[in-house]
Amino acid sequence: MRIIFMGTPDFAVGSLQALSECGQYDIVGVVTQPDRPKGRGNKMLMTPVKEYALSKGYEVYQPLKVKTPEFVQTLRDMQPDLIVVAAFGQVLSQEILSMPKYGCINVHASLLPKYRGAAPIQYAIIKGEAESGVTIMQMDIGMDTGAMLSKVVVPIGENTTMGELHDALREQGATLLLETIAKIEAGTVVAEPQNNDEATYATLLDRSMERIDWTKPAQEVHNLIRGFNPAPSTFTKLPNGKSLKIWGSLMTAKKTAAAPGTVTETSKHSFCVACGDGLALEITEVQPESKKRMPAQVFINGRGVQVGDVLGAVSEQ
RNA sequence: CGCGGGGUGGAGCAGUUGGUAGCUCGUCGGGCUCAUAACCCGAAGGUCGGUGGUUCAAGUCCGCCCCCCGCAA
Repeated sequence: MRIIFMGTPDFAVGSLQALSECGQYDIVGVVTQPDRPKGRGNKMLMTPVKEYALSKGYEVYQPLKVKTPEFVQTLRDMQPDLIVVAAFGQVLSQEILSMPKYGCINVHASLLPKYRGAAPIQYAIIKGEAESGVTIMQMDIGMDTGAMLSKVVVPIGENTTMGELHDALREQGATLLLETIAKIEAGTVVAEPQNNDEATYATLLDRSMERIDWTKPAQEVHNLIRGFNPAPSTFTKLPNGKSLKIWGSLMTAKKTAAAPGTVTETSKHSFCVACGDGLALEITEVQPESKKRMPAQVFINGRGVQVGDVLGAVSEQ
């Protein structure tokens, strides 16, 4: 079977790697987002998918838009039987969707129809879900609206982070992809339409979401912290106006009357911050500006914070 | 040449107008205690990222280099 793979971030590499290593398919092309200047110094960085594809010697294509007539022709010339899409970042046109014999399938990191869209992994945790998973669907013209071909469920623990869930879904999704393609080839796959009434959307993450709002309930703050770890990460403001990334937290049963954002106690291992619902959230790992991430206890050894400090205040600096 | 912040005993930090280095934690030894991650006493451990220079004297001033990080994209 001739397969074109389209994907961009590390999550997609899991699927591409599975296709590559199973050795049963002819990967005739890999399509990924164009290199963009990134990071300090604005150096050009290639996408994780490109990096992997190059290491395997695959043909890599990086169109600004896959929908242009020129690129559609390029795809057509590759004569794909199937196009596999995983976190690609571009929308396909009907022309492309109907090109391969088996159409286009998408590896999506949620249990559809919940969390359609760009950031399903983060949202599942931010919303406090007890489980998520991967759904593979037959793509149609809508945003993650295609009929579902297969699913795998992955539990989310109390303190599961986005990174942990991501890695689990990446592996499970890759396995599921191989199983699903096998069924497609065998003609035994069953397409189940999504119930649009149950659909929810994981919209693009907004920068402003990264700033912790201590007036929210402790559970919500905790979900945000773990849902954004390790990317894009959350932060709050120290009394001196500098920002402090919050990498880890734990729920506690400690009640407090202190104003939201107030440091209610510092202990040997961590410190606690008052949240909007009167519960104190224990902060276990942080990262000051210019520093590497460190356990909260280590942070306290140095400058740290003291009981009574108020975090998150909007300061002028 | 996008903006900016850092590199000081194992870790996190302080170090004033330049005069051979302090704090918290950890480590080791001892003590207290039914016990302890708690407390008390004591000890070990640093060529202050590298390099060149200014100076009687530099962690502290100047030049260059290496490494790390935040922001913006």
